[in-house]
Amino acid sequence: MTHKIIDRDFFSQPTLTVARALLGQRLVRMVKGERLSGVIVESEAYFGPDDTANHASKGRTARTEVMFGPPGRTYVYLIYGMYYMLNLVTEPESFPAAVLIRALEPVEGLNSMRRYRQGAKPSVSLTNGPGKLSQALQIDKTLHNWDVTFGQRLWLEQGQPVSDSAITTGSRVGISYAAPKDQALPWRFWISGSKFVSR
DNA sequence: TCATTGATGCGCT
DNA sequence: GCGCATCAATGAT
Repeated sequence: MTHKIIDRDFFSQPTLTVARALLGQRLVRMVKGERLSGVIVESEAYFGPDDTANHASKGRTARTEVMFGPPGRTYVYLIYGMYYMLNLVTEPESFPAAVLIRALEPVEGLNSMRRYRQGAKPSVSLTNGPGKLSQALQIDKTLHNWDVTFGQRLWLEQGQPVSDSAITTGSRVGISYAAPKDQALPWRFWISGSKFVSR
């Protein structure tokens, strides 16, 4: 059974729409000929130059350049010297926005994920956080600015739609540096009751 | 609660 | 250029 690869039109929708719509979709990573995949269960939106939680709010730099580019590309960066964060760029060119993938329900390649996530035993802890899922799926700087609509190395496939009534919203995590009004925005989304969301 | 870890960006020479 | 504070997190304690 084949799944449709999610195309650029999907990422061209408004950022908050994309952040919601990503829940239930499958993130697929090909490593050494093996499919590693999981269903997205948690996301966060980072929207525009006025969102002080958005890295791009401080202006256009080498690091944030990709967010000013076309939708459907990855923004991957290193945080705390050891963890990679995977974001998917949204909105038309020159408007900086992206959605952070925060957690997956692992589906394919769990044994390999366990190997890449040295020390993680229960499968619930393989991908229940943005740093963890990057480790499990071997996502690093080499996948920065990658077009996920090609269907190679890293892409998304259509999964089961998740209705709005099955989605919970909340404030975003780890943005204490942002303005209070931005910290309070309900721009974090997760599938209600999923065991695989971050803690 | 705390140590880890290195790229990034800012403020200065 | 150079030094320094900061960080879309995690795991151990």
